[in-house]
Amino acid sequence: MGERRSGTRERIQTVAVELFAEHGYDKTSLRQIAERLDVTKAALYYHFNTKEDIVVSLFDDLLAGIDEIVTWGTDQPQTVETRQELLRRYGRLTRERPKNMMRFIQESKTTMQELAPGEKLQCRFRTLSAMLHAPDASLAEQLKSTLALITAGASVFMLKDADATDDERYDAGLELALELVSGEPGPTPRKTAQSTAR
Amino acid sequence: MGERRSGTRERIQTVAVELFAEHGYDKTSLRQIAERLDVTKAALYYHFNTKEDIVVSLFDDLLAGIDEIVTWGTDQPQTVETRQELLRRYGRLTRERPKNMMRFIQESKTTMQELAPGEKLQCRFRTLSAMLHAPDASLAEQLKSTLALITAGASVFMLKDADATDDERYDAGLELALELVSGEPGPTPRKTAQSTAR
DNA sequence: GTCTATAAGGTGATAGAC
DNA sequence: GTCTATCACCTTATAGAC
Repeated sequence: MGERRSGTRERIQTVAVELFAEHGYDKTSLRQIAERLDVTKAALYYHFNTKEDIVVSLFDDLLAGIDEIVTWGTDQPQTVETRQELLRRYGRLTRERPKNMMRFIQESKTTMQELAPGEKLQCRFRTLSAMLHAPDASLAEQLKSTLALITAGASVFMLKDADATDDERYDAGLELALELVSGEPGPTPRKTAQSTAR
Repeated sequence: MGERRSGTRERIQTVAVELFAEHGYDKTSLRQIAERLDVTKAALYYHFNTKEDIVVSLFDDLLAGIDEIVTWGTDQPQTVETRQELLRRYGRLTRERPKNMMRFIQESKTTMQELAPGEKLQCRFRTLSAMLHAPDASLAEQLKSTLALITAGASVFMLKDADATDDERYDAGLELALELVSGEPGPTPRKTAQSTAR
């Protein structure tokens, strides 16, 4: 909406998400961001009031996209098809973002928890995850939903040492995600885990 | 191995892993650790030479346990049963550690990557993951292996908002993990994800 | 929009007394 | 084993010139 400046703001966001994903939010200083952009720290403060504002701007973007998906899903019948479509839309959403955005989010949960919109994001993840199973679902099904969401959004870098293109990684993740919410009983593992309590 | 001091070293480790899991490694200062133990920062330096040494001591402990599992698995036939037993042993290993240890590791990958033994740990994870599928496995199977490992070790806090005991969470995770490496074709999702390349 | 200069504060770490 | 006191360093953030 109306971004016709020199584009420095966007360049800051791009560089920031790269560094955040690589070194984490805390270990990335404004000095590093500024240096990579070949400007001074002070210049960053013209575009963002605080360091936190940078990461917030990144989250807000994703947040809006997820909200849209949740809103769509709320009006749909609670079927396997709806759930699979939710995963497809979520996968597409993550794929449209800068490549390291999801990696940053997935691998920096502790950082996110302490940021206001990060908490909001995690809340949406829970909402979305809950939409992938029945309200009275078993623990196993709840777990499958959570894994499906992670897989749909993060398979690209979960398979990063595999010999494949990003598209192939993405497709493999989405396919597994769809399978996880398909509600099939699975191979019914023959009496496996008895509670090895401690 | 001969830990008959006042136990302060162990108390430091316990408190540290709690704080690291909650706020992340970087955002946890030695001051915070010292305050919760009711000692001064300087006292910590008697037990650990650096802040990094604290986290390293935690990693090393896990590392030894994983090495043991890998060694065992190397001598076994590459069957589904072996893979399931690998997951059971890995699950048991994570369960024996302080409760927040796996959460810390899972949610602070970026921190780990920059620490020497953290990198070693991630290397073992890759090794273990590779032992859960055939050398020529498809992308889908590789992804299932990775997810199985994550599920076996982290289901307890992935389901933390579910209404269940930790034992139940753990069992659900292990069961799903076993299922993921059982090699069944799954519900063969009817032509789902076509490459939505960008 | 970007700069220089600087403030204010927290950090990991060390020296040396007890 | 733990303390007080202190160090050098780096951080986020601001003020004001250009």
